[in-house]
Order: sequence, then structure tokens, then C-alpha cells
Amino acid sequence: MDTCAETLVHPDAVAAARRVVDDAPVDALAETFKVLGDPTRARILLALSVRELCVCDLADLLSVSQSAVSHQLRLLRAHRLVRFRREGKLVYYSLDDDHVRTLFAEGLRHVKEG
Amino acid sequence: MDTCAETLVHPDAVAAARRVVDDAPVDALAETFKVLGDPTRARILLALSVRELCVCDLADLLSVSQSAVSHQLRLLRAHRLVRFRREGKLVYYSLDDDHVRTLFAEGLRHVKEG
DNA sequence: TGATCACTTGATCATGTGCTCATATATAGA
DNA sequence: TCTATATATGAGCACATGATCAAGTGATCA
Repeated sequence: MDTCAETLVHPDAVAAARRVVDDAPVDALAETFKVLGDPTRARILLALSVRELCVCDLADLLSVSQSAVSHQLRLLRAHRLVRFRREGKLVYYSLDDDHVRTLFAEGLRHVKEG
Repeated sequence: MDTCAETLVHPDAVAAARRVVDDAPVDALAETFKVLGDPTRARILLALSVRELCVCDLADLLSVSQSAVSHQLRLLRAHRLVRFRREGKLVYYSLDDDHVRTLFAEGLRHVKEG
């Protein structure tokens, strides 16, 4: 790690920032964003924000193979972003968390203010 | 695309969801989240949420090579997430957008309610 | 101008990721 | 039980991505 000099330019500022960065669960946070950061998964979540949907309807509406959807749903499940319930042969998925709606709303705001 | 059947299970629901998904700038949204979804970039943004910092201090506080930081800052710049100003030999970066703080706060809320 | 420092950028490479294909599981109905 | 339908999952592969290394740019100062 080749720092600019032997001593920092702004030791106090760096110390304060380091405290904030080290205290926050950055890795978990980044991983959550990474999950949201894929077009297919984002579409899935956006669709589920309208209402719960079964896997095959999701696949159709996203024009993605059922297998691909299923793989992504598995990931979303692992991150507690969606829940599911079985009804006969169908499996219905829905958002597990209202934070997702808030995150999307805020993200859209950033995107739109070009 | 192998849909479950020739006809959808819930045509109306799918139509409504499709409208929402197609109307939103999903790709841009997902790309923004993807940018936030890397530990190094998340740390950079978190550090900058404390105060503006020069590149070498950022590199030091994150224990990442200065080149790596610079590459990531370039990306963050491209997505209008950080701004910079030159002061002599140093280049100071800061958050370009308050949405980032909001997004991080909401993301942390999701992560913490384990 | 030449040296040095702070930063940027291009090339390269190892790793990660998302899709497809094939196969497995689960449920319903004959 | 046998078949059909809906979903899940493992393997494999093409492509994206983040770090490093080396070289380039811009600014200060002797």
C-alpha cells in the first residue's frame, strides 16, 4: 500500500472517517446493494412490489427462463428480500421487507435527477 | 423461454406488474445499486459521508492501493456519486448527492434487522 | 528545467457471476 | 402408481469485474 507520504495529510479527518467505516457493517451493506444491483433481480423485486406472483408468471413477464428466475429467487431468499408460500403446484413470491420499496424509491430519485 | 403453460396463470396481475417494470428505468437503477454494491466503493462513500478527503488519505484509511482507489473513484464519478476539486497536488473528493446518505441509512436498517 | 509528489489510466489476470442445459423434487390428478 | 406440471438445483461456460503493475499526466518547487 503506497501511501502518499509517511504521514497522513489530514490525520484527524482520517481517524474520524476510519471510525465510521469500521463501525458500520459495510460488507453486509455492500452485499445487499450487490443483490439489488442486477437487472433481472431488480425487475423481479419491482414486479413483486406490485403484488405477489408465482414463478412462471414472473418468468413470462420478465422474458427470462424459469430456471434463471428460480436461481435469482434463491439468492433473494437467502438475503431475506423475498418470502414464498406454496399453493398446490404453484409457488408464490412476495417482498419480505418494506425497506426494499424505500430503497428503490430513493434509488429512482437519484437516477431521475440527471 | 419455457413458460409454465401457453396461457398465464394470472394475466391481469402480470400485465399490471409488466407495466410497472417496463415504465421504470430499471437498468439505470440496477447499475446504481451495483456501484454501491462493492465493499471498496461502499467504504469510500461511507468515509466521504464524514467529510471530503484526498485520494491518498482515502487509500490509507481503507488500506487499499492508491491506484485501486483511483479506479473506483473514476467509476463513482461516472455515476455522479462523488465530485472532486483540485488543490495544488491534492485532489479532494466528496459526496455529490444526498441520496447516497439516505440509501446507506435505509440499507443499514435492512441489514441490522436480522 | 528537472525532480518529486499526487493522482490517473491502460493492460493484464485471477476470480466472480448469470445464464443455459440437464436433472431432480414436489404436487395434483388419472 | 404413472404422468404431467411447476419449481428447484447442480454443472459448465462465456463474460464481467476488481486488483495489480507499469507508464503517463499535472502541479509544485528547487
